[in-house]
Amino acid sequence: MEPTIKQLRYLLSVSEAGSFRGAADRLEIAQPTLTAQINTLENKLGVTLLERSRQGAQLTPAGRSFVPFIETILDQVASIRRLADEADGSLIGTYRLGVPPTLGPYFLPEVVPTIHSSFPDLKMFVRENAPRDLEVGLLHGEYDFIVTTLPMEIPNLSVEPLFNEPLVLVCAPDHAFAQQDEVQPADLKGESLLAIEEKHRLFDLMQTIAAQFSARLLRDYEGTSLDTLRHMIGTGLGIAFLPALYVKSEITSRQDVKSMNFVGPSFARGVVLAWRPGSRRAELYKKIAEIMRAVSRKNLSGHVTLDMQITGYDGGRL
Amino acid sequence: MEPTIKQLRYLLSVSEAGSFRGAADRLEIAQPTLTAQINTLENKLGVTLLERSRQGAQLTPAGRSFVPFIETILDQVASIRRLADEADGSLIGTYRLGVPPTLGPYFLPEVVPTIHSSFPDLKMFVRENAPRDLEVGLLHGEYDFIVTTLPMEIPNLSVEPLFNEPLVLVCAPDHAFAQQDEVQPADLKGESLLAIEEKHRLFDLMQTIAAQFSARLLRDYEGTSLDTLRHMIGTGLGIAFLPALYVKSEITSRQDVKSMNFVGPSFARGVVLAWRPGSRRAELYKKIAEIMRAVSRKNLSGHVTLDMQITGYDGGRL
DNA sequence: TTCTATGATAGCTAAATACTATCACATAAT
DNA sequence: ATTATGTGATAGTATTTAGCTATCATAGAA
Repeated sequence: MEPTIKQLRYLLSVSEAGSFRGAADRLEIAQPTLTAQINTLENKLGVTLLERSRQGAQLTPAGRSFVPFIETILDQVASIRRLADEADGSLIGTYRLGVPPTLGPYFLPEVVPTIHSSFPDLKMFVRENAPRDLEVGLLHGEYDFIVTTLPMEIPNLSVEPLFNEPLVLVCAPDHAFAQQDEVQPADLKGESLLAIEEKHRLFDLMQTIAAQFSARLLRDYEGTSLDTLRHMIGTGLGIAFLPALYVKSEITSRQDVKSMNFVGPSFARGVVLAWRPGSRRAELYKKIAEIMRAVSRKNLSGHVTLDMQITGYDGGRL
Repeated sequence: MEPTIKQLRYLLSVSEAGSFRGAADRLEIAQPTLTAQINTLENKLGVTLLERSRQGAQLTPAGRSFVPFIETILDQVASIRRLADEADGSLIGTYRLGVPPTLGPYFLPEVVPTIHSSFPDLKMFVRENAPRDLEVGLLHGEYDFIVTTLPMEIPNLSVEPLFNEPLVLVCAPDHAFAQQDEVQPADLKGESLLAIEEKHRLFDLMQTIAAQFSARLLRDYEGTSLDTLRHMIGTGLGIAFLPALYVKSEITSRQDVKSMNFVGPSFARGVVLAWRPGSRRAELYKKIAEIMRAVSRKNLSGHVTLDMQITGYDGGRL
């Protein structure tokens, strides 16, 4: 029992034309059709909207009250039509990208300019979250695609591999390690090892490293962010293995912390681009992943490796 | 090929419910109906609006772009519904009243308060125009009802008589007439008689008076308004017969012009309320006319007379 | 008096909207 | 591994709506 857009348009057309026949001509419908539709609209609203005479028709005072609403509706409908027309062959809408805070700020600035060059019309809205929250959010429609780390917890998402990002040993300048050219695995035994909060998947890797080399994982001093970890390292609370892109961006140029050449097995986290299997934009996301790999290969080859293959959501486990 | 309000409402409902079945339940329609309507909407716009999966559905980035427009449309539709509901049994809308500038400002202030007491919900928008333009405009829908003077030029309008408004002789204080207690018709012979612009029906009456008493109608000094006439009278350019309500309002309390007791035949213009015969508000206008007569009888009886009967658009010719 | 223009009504058809029944598929529960 | 449950989609059908033509009643113009 609500009006239709056609009925509203018909009413305004009668008002403008000054008669049913004149309006019917403009609308390219038969005059009895117009009469019927206006009558139906008046019945739906329970208000007489037009005053009819042999000289034609015009809006009643009540009818005029509806005009601003009707004009707004028709204007918004025209906007929808225009937007739909513009959408043809273009990337309409704002795409929501989720990234881990331990990676996004140190990686996206490297690749976003190239993505924008390739897709000038693409609008992205970036939001950070822990990897498992990213994956759950992707599933629930909070993101359109995400950069996340392996191993993923949500199965059956579509995945494109990006790179492996090693972890780099970092200590204070006055730490014993800092006077050495390199650090041996045996050197880690008994060392205090700092780690990020447990909700970050990176924590798992840091815990694995601590266990493997019998270092003491300090649980009372978990960093809420990589920067917080850096500050704690600098004050001599302990040492830590930090992601290579973070080290490149925030450690290398500093005096209060030092990255070390750890001579031992390499630990790295796999980084992938993921989206929902049902997404109609799979090709777009694949292309974005290609760009991310290409830029990483060109600009970040000393910091990440790109030789991994993904065969399932468990893929990439080191 | 444009969207319907129902389809737009269906789309938002799926977005909010997170699934077709959930939305169908809320909308109280069958799920296949919803699926079909969304598919039709997507075909009309040529844009994929929803991403479907077994976990449910959510808007695509493109789909999200349409949401502000759709929300505005649905909000305006709700406003139309509310306005329609409020219209039940009330005087919805703004009624446009047309009045002659030689009468409206001196008459409406007398009656509008009483009209508002009787119809608190009535909104009137008053606009001035020359009588023949008022009548043409009424026919063309520019006014809903008008106060106009006789004789009317447009036939077959619905008319309610208000009153007869005499013309009163006015001259400068230093005019010879001002020293007399009364002015005889013979005194007018050869006198310079000022008149308002020809487009006002009042001009016709002023011309008739000049002819009947052999006064000289000054055509080079036509006043564009009654106030302009008053100024010219005050500077001694000539004398004039002015409407009684104007004289009451603007002459009686002044020192620079004087109204005279003209001992001769009375000249008056008939004043009526008119509206289109097809108007659905005839009863309202009749009641307004009754109020205007009652207020005139009570407050203006020394200035206008109310004994006239209208039998046609020529009625009231004196 | 006749012609022309107005809005309204009647009867009919095509298109749109809505239904039920059922399908294919994927995930959860057993 | 099997069964149950939930998802969106399809097929066939019924109902409603929108549109048509033909014609009406009425009023004003010619």
